[in-house]
Amino acid sequence: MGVKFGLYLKLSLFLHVGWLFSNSTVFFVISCYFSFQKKVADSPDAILRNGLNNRYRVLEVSVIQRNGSDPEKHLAITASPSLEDRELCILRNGWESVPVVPGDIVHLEGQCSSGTWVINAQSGYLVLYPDLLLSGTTISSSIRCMRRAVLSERFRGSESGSPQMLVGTILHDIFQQSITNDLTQEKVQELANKIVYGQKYLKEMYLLNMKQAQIMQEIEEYLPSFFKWAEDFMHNPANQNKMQLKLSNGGKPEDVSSKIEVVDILDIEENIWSPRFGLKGKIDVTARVKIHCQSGAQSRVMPLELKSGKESNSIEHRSQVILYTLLSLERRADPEAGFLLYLKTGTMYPVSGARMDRRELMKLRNHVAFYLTHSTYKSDVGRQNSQLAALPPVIDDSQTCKYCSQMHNCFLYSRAVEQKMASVAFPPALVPVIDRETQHLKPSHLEYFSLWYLIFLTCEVLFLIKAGDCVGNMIRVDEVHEVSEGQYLHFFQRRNGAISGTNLLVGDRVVVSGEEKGLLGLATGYVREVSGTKVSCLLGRNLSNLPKNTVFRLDHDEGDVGTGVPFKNLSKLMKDCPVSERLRNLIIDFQKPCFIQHLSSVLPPEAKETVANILKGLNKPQKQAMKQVLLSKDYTLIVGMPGTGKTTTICALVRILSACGFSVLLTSFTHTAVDNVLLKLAKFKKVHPDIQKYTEEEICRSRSIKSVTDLEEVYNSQPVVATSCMGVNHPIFAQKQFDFCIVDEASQISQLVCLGPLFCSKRFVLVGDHQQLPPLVLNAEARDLGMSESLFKRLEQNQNAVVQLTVQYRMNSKIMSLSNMLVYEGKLECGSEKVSNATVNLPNLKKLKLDLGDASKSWLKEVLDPDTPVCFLNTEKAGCKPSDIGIISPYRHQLKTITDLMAKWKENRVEVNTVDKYQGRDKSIIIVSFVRNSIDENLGSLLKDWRRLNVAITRAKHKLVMVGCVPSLCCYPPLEKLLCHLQSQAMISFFSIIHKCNIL
DNA sequence: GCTCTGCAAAGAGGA
Repeated sequence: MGVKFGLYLKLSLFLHVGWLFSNSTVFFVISCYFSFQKKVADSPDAILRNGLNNRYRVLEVSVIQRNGSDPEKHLAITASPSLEDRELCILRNGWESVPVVPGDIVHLEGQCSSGTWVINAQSGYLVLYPDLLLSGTTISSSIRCMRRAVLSERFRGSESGSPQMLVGTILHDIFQQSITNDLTQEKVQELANKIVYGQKYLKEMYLLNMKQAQIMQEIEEYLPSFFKWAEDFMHNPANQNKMQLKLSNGGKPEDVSSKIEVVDILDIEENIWSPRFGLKGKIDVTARVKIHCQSGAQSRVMPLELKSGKESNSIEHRSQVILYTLLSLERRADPEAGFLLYLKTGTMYPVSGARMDRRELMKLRNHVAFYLTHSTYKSDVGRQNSQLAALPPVIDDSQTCKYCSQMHNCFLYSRAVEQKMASVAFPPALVPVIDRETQHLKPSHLEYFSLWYLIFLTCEVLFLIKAGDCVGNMIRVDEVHEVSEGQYLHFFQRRNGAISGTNLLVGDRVVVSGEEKGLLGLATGYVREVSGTKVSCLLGRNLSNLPKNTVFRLDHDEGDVGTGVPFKNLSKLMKDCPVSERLRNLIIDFQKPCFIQHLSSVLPPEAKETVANILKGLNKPQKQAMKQVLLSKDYTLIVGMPGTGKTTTICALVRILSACGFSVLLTSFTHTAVDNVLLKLAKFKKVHPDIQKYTEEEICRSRSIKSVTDLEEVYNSQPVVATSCMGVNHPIFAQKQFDFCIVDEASQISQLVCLGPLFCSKRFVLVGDHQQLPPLVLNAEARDLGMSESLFKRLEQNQNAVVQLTVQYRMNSKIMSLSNMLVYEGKLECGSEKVSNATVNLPNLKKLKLDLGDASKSWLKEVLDPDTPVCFLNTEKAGCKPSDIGIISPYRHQLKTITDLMAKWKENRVEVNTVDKYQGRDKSIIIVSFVRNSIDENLGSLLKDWRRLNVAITRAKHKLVMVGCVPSLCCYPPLEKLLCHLQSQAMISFFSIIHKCNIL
C-alpha cells in the first residue's frame, strides 16, 4: 500500500488589501489606511482575556522590512478592557501575511515570554476573529479557490445536490450505522435496504429525480469494500500492509511503519465547535485506534473521514482530516493524525496532523475569515456609507472554473461590483466569459443586485457564539427517547434554582453544550417543555453516551437566520432563465402588469355556479378583487385596510381559483398567518378542521409513502399548497409550477424574502397594507439603504394592479373615522349599520356607576359610557403616572409594568401587548397607553411612525380609550393630527388619579 | 432611543 508521508501544503495565498510592502525601502512602517467594518471588533460580546483561551485586541499594526531579511509584522496587543497592559506579537515566516488590522480580535497559541509573543514557522498560531467558526469543508475548499469558499458561505444552499452526493450521504449513513452495530454481511444488507427503501431520503431522491432501485444498485457495489475494510482494520489487522505513521511518542525516529487496528467506535458525526482555532465541523467517525509498531502498541482516539468518491488522497481530503485533528483538541489529547477511509475500495490512508500543515491551514482560515468579515468597507472619512469590497481574486484556471457550482454568483459579483473597481484585475481569458455569462442583465439589474447584496451584508450575523440567554447547571435525567429517526427527546434538570421563564420558551431553538471547556455545541434542537426546574428538548443527537455527571448548559440559538434565503433569492433573480427574466422586468424595471379583457376566457363554464356561490358571501370591493385577480396576467395587489376581511378574501380567492382548475401556492412570512387562512379554508373542505392533517409529513405518514413515485403522486395531487416564505426550499417547489401564488402579510415581508415563492408561480397576488407596519429592520444602515421597502410597497406605484378592500367589519364608525382622517382619506367605510353603531356591552355598568358617585371620578363615568366609543384621556393636569392604565402600548417596558400591576390584582385575562404585536388582530375594547409625559426630552422614533399609530387606533371594535399627555404627544406629527381631530370632536377628557383598575 | 419574525447544518462528490 503506497502511503505518502507528511504532505506539506504549499499554498500560495493571495492578499489584495492595501498594505503590501515594497521591498526597495530600507525600513518603514505603514499604518493601515483602509477603514474596514469590523463586525467582531465592534461587537460588545468580544470579551478580552488572558490565559489558555486568550482574546487580544490589536491596537497597532506595523510592517517591518529590513534590507536582506524577511519581512515581519509587529502587533501591539492588549487583553485588558481598558486597553492598557500592552503586549507585543511578532509575526514571521509567512505569518506576516495575515491580514490583521487595528481593532481586530485575535487568539494566540504558543509561547509568550515577558510580554512578547512570537508566531513563526516552528511555533505558535494566530487565529483571526476566533469567534467566527469556519467549517472544515469551507477551509479545505478554499485551497483551490478561496473565492468559491466565500461565495458558498454567503449563498448557502444555492448549490443543488448531485446524484453522487446523495449516494455519498446514504453510504456514510449505512457505514456509520454498521460499524457502531454490526458489520456482518447480512445485517449490512438489511440496513442498506431499510435506509434506501425507507422515508429518510425520499425527498432528496424526488428532487434529483432518482429511483430507489437505481440508488440501491450503486450502494451494493460498495458493500464488499465495507467488509474488506472491517477485515483489514478491525478483525485481522495482522494481514494488513504496514503504513507510515509517525506519532510524537512513537519510540525511535525511524520506527514509523505500523499496523492500524480500530478497536472501538466512540462517536458518529461528532459535532465540535472550537473557539480556540475558530473552527467547527462534524467528524464522520471518532474511533479508538491501536497503532502497532515494532517498539510496541499505543492507543489514540482519532478522527476517521469517510469518502465515497474517487480514491484521490488529495490535498483537500487530507486537509479536512488535519482540521479535524485540531478540532479533536477541544475534546481530548492531540490525536496527531487521523485517517481517510475510501469506501469504494476499503482503503485507509493515515494523515498526519503535522505542525506545518496545521499552520498553513490556519493561515488559510484567517484569510477566509478576513474576507467574510470585510465584505464591505467605508472608503472615505467624510462619507460614511458602506461599499461592497472585492471578493478573493478570480483564479486563473479555466478547468476548475468550468465545473464550479458558484460560477453564476462569481461572474455576477464580478460584473455588478468588481468590474468598476480599478484595483481588481481578472484573468484576461475570463473577461469575455464573464461578459457573456452576464449579458442578459441590464444595468438596472446589476444595480439592484449590488444594492440588495449590500443591504443584506450590513445586517448579516457571522458569529455563532454570543453571550445570550443561557440556562446552565443542568444534568440529564431519565432515558433518552428516539422519537423519530434522528430525533432524540432528552430531559434536563436544573441542579439548583428554577428556570426563569423568560430564558427558554417552548419551541425555541437551543444549543446544548457541556459546561466543561471543549464541550461546546454538543447538539442542537428545540425546546419541547419547560416546567419549574426541568426542560425537555428534542435534539438531533443522542447524548446518553456522555458521562452521567456531565453538566450541561442550554443556550438560546438565534443562529444566522434569514440571510441565506435572501441571498439565494437574489442570485436566482439574476439567472438567465424565463422565470427570472419575467420577475426582473416586473420587479426591477416596473414593467406594467397586464390584464386580460374578459372573464369568460378564464372562467370554465362548469365552475360558474360554484364561483357565483362563493361570490355571494362577499362585498363589492372583495368581489372586485376576485375579478381583478382572475383577469391578471402578472400580478395583483390587494390593499387590506384594517378589519376589511383579508382572511375571508384570501379564502374566497383560493376557493375560486381552485374551482377554476388553477393550482395555488399560499404563503405568508409567519406560520401563524398561514395557519389562520388554512383553518378558515378547512371549514369548506369538510374534513376534520385540524390543519395538522394537511401537513406534508402527515399526508406521507397516513398514506404510508415509501417510494419516490408515491411521493411524486402526493405532490402532484395537491392543488393548494401552503407554506411560509422561508419554507419554499422544500423539494416540492423545485419541480412544481403553480398557476397563482398568494402572499399574505406582504407589506411586512422583506423584498427578497417575498421573492422566494414567486419563482414557482405564473402569477402572484400580494395582500397587505403599506399604511400598517413595514418589515422589521433592526440595522439602521440597512434601513437607510431601503431595506424596509416591501415588494408590496415597491409595486404599488403601478396603480392599475391595485384593488382596495375598503369595507370593514371591525370598528364602529367613530373609531373608524380616526383612521380615515389620519391615513385613508375617507375611503374606509363600515360594512353594515350594525358594525357602524356597535357599542360595548358592560353588564355591570349600572352598579358600577353608583359606586362611582364621587365627583372626582366623574371622568371615569364618561370613559365607561358605551355611547362614547372614542375617548382620549388627557393626563396632563392629573399628574397621573401613565403606567397606571394600559392595554396596548408602543413600549415594552410599559407593558411589563402594566402586566406586573395586573398580576398584583390577580387580573390575567386582559391581554397586554405591543402595538407591533397587535397588528392583524382586534378586541372589543382597546386601551392605548402612549406613555410619553414630558416635552423637553428627546423624541422617540416609535411614535413618529404614521403606520404604527394607524395600527394602534384600528384594533378596537367598540371602544377605543387612549391615554396620554396631550401637550407631550403633540410633538409628534401623527399624534398632533389625531389630537387636533379629537379636540374638534370633543373626545378628550381629563382624569384624576385612580387607584383600582379591575373594573373592566 | 429601545418596536422584534424568520430557520438545521456541515458535507454529500466532481475536475
